[in-house]
Amino acid sequence: MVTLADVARVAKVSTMTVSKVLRGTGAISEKTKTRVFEAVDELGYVPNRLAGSLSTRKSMLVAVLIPSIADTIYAEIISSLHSLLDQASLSIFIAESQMDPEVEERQVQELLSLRPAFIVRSGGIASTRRTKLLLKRFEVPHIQIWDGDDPQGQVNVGPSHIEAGRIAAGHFLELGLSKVAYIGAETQLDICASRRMESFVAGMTSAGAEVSVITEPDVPRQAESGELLTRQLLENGQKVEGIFYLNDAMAIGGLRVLLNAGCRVPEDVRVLGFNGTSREQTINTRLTTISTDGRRLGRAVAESILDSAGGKIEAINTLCPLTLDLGNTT
Amino acid sequence: MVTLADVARVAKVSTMTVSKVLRGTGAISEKTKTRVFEAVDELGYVPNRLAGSLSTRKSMLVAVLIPSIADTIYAEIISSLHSLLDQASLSIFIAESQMDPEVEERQVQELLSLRPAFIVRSGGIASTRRTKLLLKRFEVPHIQIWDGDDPQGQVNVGPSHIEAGRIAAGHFLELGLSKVAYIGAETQLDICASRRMESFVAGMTSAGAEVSVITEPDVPRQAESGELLTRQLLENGQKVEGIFYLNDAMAIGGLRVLLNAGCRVPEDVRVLGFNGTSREQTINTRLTTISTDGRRLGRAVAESILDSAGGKIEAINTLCPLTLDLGNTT
DNA sequence: GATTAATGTGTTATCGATAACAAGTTGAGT
DNA sequence: ACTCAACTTGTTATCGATAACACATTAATC
Repeated sequence: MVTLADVARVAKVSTMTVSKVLRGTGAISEKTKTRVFEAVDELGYVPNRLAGSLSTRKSMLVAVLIPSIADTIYAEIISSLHSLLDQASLSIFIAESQMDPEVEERQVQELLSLRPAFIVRSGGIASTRRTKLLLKRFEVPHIQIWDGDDPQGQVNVGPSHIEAGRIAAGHFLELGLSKVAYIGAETQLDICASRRMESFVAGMTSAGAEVSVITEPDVPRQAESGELLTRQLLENGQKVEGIFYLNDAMAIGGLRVLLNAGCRVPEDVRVLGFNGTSREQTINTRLTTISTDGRRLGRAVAESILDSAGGKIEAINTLCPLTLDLGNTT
Repeated sequence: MVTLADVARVAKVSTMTVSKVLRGTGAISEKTKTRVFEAVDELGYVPNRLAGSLSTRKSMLVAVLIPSIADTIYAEIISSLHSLLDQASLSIFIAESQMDPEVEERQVQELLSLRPAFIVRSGGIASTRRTKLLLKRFEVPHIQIWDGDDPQGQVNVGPSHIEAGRIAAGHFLELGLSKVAYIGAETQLDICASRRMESFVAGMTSAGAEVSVITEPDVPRQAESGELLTRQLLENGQKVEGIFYLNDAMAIGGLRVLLNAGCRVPEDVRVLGFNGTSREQTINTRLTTISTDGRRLGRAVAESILDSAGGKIEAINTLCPLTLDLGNTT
């Protein structure tokens, strides 16, 4: 493995000089500069950032902890975040908490063991006491995303799920619906989803409407679960005029079941999703959904990081806008 | 920041003893073990893996370089990879090459500067000479994914795109089509896609069928592009009986245009996608597609890594199976 | 030409861990 | 009591870089 010392030897200077040349610090004559660069080129030297970070006591690493990378909305956020941080030579490493507080605790430890300069973490999960303690003790600038309602972190970027629920209820009420349903998944763990649900229920009931809440503890937030729970709803014989789903994937599963059962959408039942991740995937039936712009969220996070001069980061709460995308299911 | 030395002081032992206790190496009496663990707990100590890696000259990092994290198929692969590597305390950090050889070169340098234990890189891109040189010089076990036809890496895991094209052609020929189209995007950069295209064209023409190839240099591989290019095809006045798209997203865009234009699918035109990423998203019209199992691919990669005793990795070429998922568009 | 101020380059200690080996302690066997 | 082995624990050097400062060299000023 080629090291600074090797480059120094070839360029016939000290390691310190090479270090300065490569980082552009200090005053170095043009002559030695070119000599160093030639040596670097000849040897194919790539600096060891592990060693560098150890020495400077600051890393170029940004830790990202989210429930699941496979979830489109998070993939969008990370992609957007990466493309901006890349310009500042900040590397991203990721971990999945799978919405499990225990898993999250372990992941936080793993992440902290790499001494990241920033930690971007999805809120909306009931973190363990130890997790919170660790995050506090390490004093790593902590950016919480996705949970706009709970500005715990030093920086918080995300949509308000309470507002999302309100938008959903407002929309259904405007359409004059009085008997609706919410279909979700593991409520106790996903605080954001339950906030949407509660705010939706509150909005509807306070206007005199009736809401049945259908959630199954351990179903994944996928189309299949949407199918399952919607089928359950239909079998119960309950007639509802509108269904608000936990996310788009479940709404699409639900739509499939409703259409197959001969329900006309939106004439008989209105369907509303959440996240806006179905935009490009649906064909002739365009799902109505409450959407957040993942790329924009990622950009806001990146900007906070890039603006933070020297590690200290200013605490702000950036509420990401929510949009009601009218498709043809309501 | 708490260090090993702090723990050692509190536990009244040497740093070496603490190190041994935490890594479970060497013989340590139960009494000191508990003393050390208590100190660790009291101080909230988390080992510094940067320092550890520097010392042992081996890192617990796996670098992943893919075209785009937002692309569902890669998100699936990474998610699956992560969940398995996590058990071995291997951390994943990612970079996007955006299918650009220059960007890729820069990213490879960034990644190598963290001295990863493994580098997982998407093939099917025309890497620069320097990129190849760097990868060779560093002797990091290199796992190439996605490009099953070109086993360059030490380990290669992915589907054969030549076979995918053959499957597409075979399917259309079986249906008796004689005038079809391929709709894609930036061909010169995405070698895998062009392999699919070429093999598809070869298969069709050798059976006497006629194929028009529609690709625009700089369009993104999204639904909108599928719409655009399909509209172009229709405006040309060409009558085709089947269209094979670069991926599912583009196929779905295409479907939208075809249905709106009054074409009956599949009666007038058959539509075939690639990747299987539309599985859960489509509603009543289920796209026929040639699919690869991203999670399975990720698992294969993880197994290679975990099996590799002590860093050396055995060179194998794992061809991932392709499945023709019959929907109702053919 | 001597003094001062830039400018350019090198020395030494350190970051937080681990490798390799050294040394102290304990107990069994004789 | 003494030796040897097994078991525990500690010392020193090192990984690859950088910080902080020290020392040369050159140029500028009077």
